[in-house]
Amino acid sequence: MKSEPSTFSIDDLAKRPNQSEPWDGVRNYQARNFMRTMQLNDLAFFYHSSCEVPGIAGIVKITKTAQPDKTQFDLKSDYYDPKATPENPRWFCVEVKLVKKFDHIITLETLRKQATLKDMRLLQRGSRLSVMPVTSNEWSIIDKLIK
DNA sequence: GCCAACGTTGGC
DNA sequence: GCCAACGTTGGC
Repeated sequence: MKSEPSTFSIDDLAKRPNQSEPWDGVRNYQARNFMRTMQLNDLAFFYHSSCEVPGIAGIVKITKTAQPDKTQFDLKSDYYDPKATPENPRWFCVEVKLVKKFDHIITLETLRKQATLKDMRLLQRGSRLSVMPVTSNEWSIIDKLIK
């Protein structure tokens, strides 16, 4: 799950009550669909994008499954969607809770150096989905990179 | 700031 | 349903 740290970083998550936060603002159908497949207690990597050192900053857990994203109904929100109604919501979000903040970012550069990760979706050319799946094999490879 | 790679929109 | 124009993402 990607976030721009200037908007919402892993440190911001750490400061939230219960270290939990709804992952709102996703406005891409594919990313939304992936979120809807997430189940309670699923784990995800928290990825920092569009920043000085892009990479994985830590691990989060899904503490609420997908429910309507409130920001789509909020006129004042950047994520407001005039085509969405409470009766017929268009966008959904899960709630995530911080599990672990890494001592060091696992950088995009490091990920790219792993030959075993070359097929990982995140690393594919033109890949820019903000929510995307990680295989269990990829997960264990990345898990071993944590220091 | 640049730009490749997408995704979305809207006229036809 | 096609596709040009436009907007967005995100690494560099």
